[in-house]
Amino acid sequence: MTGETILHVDMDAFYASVEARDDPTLAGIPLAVGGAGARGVVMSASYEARAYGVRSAMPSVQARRLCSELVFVPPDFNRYQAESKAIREVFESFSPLVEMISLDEAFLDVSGAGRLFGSAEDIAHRIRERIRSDRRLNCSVGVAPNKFLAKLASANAKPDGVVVVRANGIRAFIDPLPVEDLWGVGEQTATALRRLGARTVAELRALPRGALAKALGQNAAAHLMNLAEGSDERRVTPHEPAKQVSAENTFERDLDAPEDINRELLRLADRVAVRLRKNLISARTVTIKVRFSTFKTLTRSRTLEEPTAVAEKIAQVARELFEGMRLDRPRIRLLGVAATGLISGEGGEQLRIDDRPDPWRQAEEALDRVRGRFGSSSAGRAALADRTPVRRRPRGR
DNA sequence: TCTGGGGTCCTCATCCTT
DNA sequence: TCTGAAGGATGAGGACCC
Repeated sequence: MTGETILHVDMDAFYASVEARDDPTLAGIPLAVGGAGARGVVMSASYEARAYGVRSAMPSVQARRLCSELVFVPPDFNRYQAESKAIREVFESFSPLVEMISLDEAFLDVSGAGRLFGSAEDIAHRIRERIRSDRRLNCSVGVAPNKFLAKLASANAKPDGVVVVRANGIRAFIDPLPVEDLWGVGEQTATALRRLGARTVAELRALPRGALAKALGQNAAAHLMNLAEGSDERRVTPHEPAKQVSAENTFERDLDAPEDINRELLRLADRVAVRLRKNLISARTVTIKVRFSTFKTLTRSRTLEEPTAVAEKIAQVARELFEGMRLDRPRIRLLGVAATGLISGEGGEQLRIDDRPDPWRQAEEALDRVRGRFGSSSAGRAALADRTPVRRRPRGR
């Protein structure tokens, strides 16, 4: 098969569709998945909700203003992850070259699948049929000669369709699109481009390269020019290992008490460490993120001598980083903990110099086993027991 | 107007090593 | 021994994506 052999499959309103499928009382109504509280945002909206102007990433307060009967459901990422895995298996039955780029999107290279399944366009239709019959969900598929064009094509195929961009129709397809449709162009870059007089892809391509490089930097300018010409050399690469594991939480009410802050840092470190151990990796660098009530956000990080997957150790570094910021009566809206510099294997603190196992590690692994057997809420750290709970974003409707 | 959570990638500054 | 350039590692911040 030659030419248009890259597929981009995008699930339609993924989280909302999974919720509506699994609970028929939610089907056919304006539905939003996300936090319903004062600081929540919409993560996914059903097409019935979108008819009112509700969009993902929109503050929940605003969404409710647009649609008073909007029903909110809290997200359940474990279920979405399981669904994503099932969908990936459908993709992999058509091609081994599947690159999941999020829970609900994937690129497929079907250049070797023609003999078995027909043209790329045929495969796109077959995938949609399989997803609908096996998973009872809808998706849209873009078919094109490269990833960038396939992604644009799937966006044009929404909802529930297939769009093919042929090699001889690339310019006609991309020229009228707004620059915001290009991969990597967000609000800031779009504003810079508008200042240069480019609102569409065709106008962007006509810009002098020097002016573009001056406004955006050499690399970004070269990247955008490539896309504006419809070219994209990136290959479909299955199974890229994660480079970061992070957890963060926005509080319903700003934090200021040191004991609350320390407890939340431990809670976040615990979430990160559980995932590190589950994936048999450890981290060399710990980063904290602090967002104040003003929305100003700071990060601080430190690289450790030994990689770790122990919550207690990550939390200790997080606390030290926080104390090092020397904040005077901070009002904290969000705290985050991230682990980077990931290496496979759980080395580091597993054995100490004197060869005695780390007691914290042993305790946390014991917790992992209990949680694995009886559920994630079956056991926890005493320090996180809800004596004086920090009010977190409500998980209910 | 009000801005979640989990990520990737890039730039720039600084420090250290060669 | 001192100095400067080059380059890698690290840290911080920001833009962007879904």
